Amino acid sequence: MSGARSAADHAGPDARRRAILDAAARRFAVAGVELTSIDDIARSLGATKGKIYHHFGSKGELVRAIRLHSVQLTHDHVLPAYRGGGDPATRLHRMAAAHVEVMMQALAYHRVVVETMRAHPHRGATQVERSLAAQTRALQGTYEDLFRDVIREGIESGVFAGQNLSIALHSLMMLLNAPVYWYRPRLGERGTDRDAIKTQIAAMALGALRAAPGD
Amino acid sequence: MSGARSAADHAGPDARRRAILDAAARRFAVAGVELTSIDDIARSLGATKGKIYHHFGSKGELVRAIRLHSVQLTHDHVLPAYRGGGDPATRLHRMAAAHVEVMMQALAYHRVVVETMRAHPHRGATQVERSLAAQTRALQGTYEDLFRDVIREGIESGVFAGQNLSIALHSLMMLLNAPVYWYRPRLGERGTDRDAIKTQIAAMALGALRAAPGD
Amino acid sequence: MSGARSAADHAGPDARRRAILDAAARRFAVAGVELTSIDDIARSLGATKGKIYHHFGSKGELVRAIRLHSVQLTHDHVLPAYRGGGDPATRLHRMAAAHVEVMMQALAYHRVVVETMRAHPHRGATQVERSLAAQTRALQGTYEDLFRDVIREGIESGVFAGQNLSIALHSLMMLLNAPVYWYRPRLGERGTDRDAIKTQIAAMALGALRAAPGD
Amino acid sequence: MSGARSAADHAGPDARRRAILDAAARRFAVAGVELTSIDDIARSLGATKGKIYHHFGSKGELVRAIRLHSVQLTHDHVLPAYRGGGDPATRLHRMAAAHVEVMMQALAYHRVVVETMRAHPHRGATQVERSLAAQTRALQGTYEDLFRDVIREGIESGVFAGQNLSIALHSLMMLLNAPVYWYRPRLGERGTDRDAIKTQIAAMALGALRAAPGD
DNA sequence: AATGAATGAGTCTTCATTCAT
DNA sequence: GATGAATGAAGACTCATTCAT
Repeated sequence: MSGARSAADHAGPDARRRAILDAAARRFAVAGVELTSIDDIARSLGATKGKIYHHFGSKGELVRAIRLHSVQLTHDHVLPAYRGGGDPATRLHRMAAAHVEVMMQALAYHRVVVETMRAHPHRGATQVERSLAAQTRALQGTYEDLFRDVIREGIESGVFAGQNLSIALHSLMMLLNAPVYWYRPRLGERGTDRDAIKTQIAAMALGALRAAPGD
Repeated sequence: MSGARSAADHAGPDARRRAILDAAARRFAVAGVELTSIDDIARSLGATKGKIYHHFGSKGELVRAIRLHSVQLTHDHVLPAYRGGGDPATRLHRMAAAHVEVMMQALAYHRVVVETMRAHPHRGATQVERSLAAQTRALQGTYEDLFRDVIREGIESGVFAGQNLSIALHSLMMLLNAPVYWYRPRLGERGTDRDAIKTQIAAMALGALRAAPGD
Repeated sequence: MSGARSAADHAGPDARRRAILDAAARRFAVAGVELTSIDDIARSLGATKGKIYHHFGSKGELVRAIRLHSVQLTHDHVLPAYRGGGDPATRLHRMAAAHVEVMMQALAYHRVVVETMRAHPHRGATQVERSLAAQTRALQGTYEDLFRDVIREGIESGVFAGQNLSIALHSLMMLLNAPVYWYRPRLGERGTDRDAIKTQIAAMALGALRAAPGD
Repeated sequence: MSGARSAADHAGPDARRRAILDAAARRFAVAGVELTSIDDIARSLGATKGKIYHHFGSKGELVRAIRLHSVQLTHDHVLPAYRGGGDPATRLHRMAAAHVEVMMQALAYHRVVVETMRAHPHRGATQVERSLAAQTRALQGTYEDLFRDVIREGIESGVFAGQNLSIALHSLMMLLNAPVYWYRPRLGERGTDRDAIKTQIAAMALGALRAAPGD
């Protein structure tokens, strides 16, 4: 195992960083961030922790890089649906489906995100860590604004029920994130199962927004 | 500091256990389970570690007792709405509102639950810990069955859209749990804000179940 | 203190392990296993806990490694006398002398053995600990069989008195181990004192086996 | 179990002290002194530790009281054989047999003695503990002198081989203590087994002393 | 670029002991 | 006499991090 070199080792520093990030996300997702040691990650890479510290300054940096990557993936995957035309309901349906889809695609990364949603001591974070966190926060804001926009537009046009925008947004995001908590890909499956999941959840999302509080 | 005795100290061992559990839940909710040391909890009680270990065998036992308490609270609070009459939509609306309500009431306890949703190594758990976990699992199952029942009934009677029951249940629970992640009581507020939140989320829940996947 | 490196540090990992084992045996022998903390051992090495834990997984592993080493030393030192020819009395005399000799040579290791003769909870032992214990048990069995063989042969040939073999073996081992309890090398001495001790005890061992119970 | 009161509770403080001492010796013998907590002992008495601390000032006092009791028992049991007439060989045989006998009778107490043979930090001992230790040391000295006397007499009269008295005494005591390490009473047995053991070991003791070092 | 060794701060946990009742 | 509660010191162990090679 040690001595063997994976494809990533021949593909430059970026690919190496990415391989480390993948391994870390996987371990974090399985065992939890706190219970995963740098040694665990190194072992799952067939290497020692020196390798990891060569590319990432700290465990916190690893976590924050995973978070940023998760948000980037999600944003990039959903943006086309936002930009595509159509009425608010149609756009939101497409965005929701895309969100659910990417949740299932990069499950490990998103698991880390939901696990580390709280608990971010700014104190003690390095410069790099703060920078990553700031980028993540900014992009996360941008991302949520996509949904906020469409919801607002839908409310204004009467497609969605009049309601508190903040509560609606929070609830929607949680509904769309739900698969991160329970979805576990089966060995045989790939396409159909995921399609059914994303279709149903997108429909539920639409239904949730259409309902009036005083219903 | 020592020598001072709080009200709980005069009310028997159960009240003392409960006071410890409350303090632990509060600290865990604020800083995260892993980042909270037993000493932190003791300090917030104006006592020392020993007091806690006198009543709970381990940190894991504390966490599991909090989880069980959370599920019990929730179950007890929602059961009347399940038992009350009405068509499936009405009952589910009441159940959802009750669930959201109890989330906000015992916020700290539920925060611990969602944080520790994963990562429960059966290995290394003590007998007491396993017993608490088993009770929690059982009651959690019973609780979810309440919702499952009503959803199924609603689907059969045509009030809810035909859909995958499991996905619907998972999504619904996540939607109802959402406030645990973002709700933070403001000092002035109490009644109206919470009412608005639970009403809106309950409405969204209903809307989500009414929507057909092929919509 | 840090920065200084002893000879062992230049001689590879085995020598380093051995240096730690020596230090541990010495501390254990002086103060007792339970009263010796890992920090004590580290301090006597001019290092910190971490060094020890880098090479040994736990305190129990340290103890068991010392036990195994002790038995190996003893077995290796006595085996030639067993294999050498002669009548049972002669062989047993040589074996006894060799045993007493090695007791005094590696006093610290053997002290640990006699102290930890009992009290080995299998429960809670790590895999490595169990493996070390199993090896020790096996080698200890092999070792005692050397004596058992010679005693039996001696009884059969009439050189030794007819007696219960098990009691005889137990008693003999205890007699030969006795110096571990009371022997304490004096600074000036080396050769003659030890010779006298081993000669006298070997003679007593022979005498003990020759005596008939009904004498 | 709790609430029940044993016979000892009705028989005055001495009997109560003795019951505690018995329980402590038993627990210490089974699990080792360090691994036995005061709570363990209390539990085996069907009481709580308050009871123990009512009668003994500390755990160390408990251990030292057990040691003293062990030596007293042994001394009292062997003294008649010392005082009884006969040639040195006869007396020593009787003394040895008596010693082995009492070892098996009060096994738990003697186990504690051999376990705590070392490791007696004078520092930190209370007044009572030091007093108990001093009495034990004195009585132990007196006791060993009984054997020393007889051995010397035997050597002078030519019954025993000329040899180093100190080595002989040490070795003899160890030989006679051996059953403490390995003897474990079987449920059915009592008389015959023990008789065989004490007879054989006494014979071996005699044989050991008769043998000349230059043999 | 990567490794093995070492550090040291931080945590859980145990348990002898004290004390109010 | 005895109990339950609480204390606090001590110790094993983990693990992120640093560093020489």
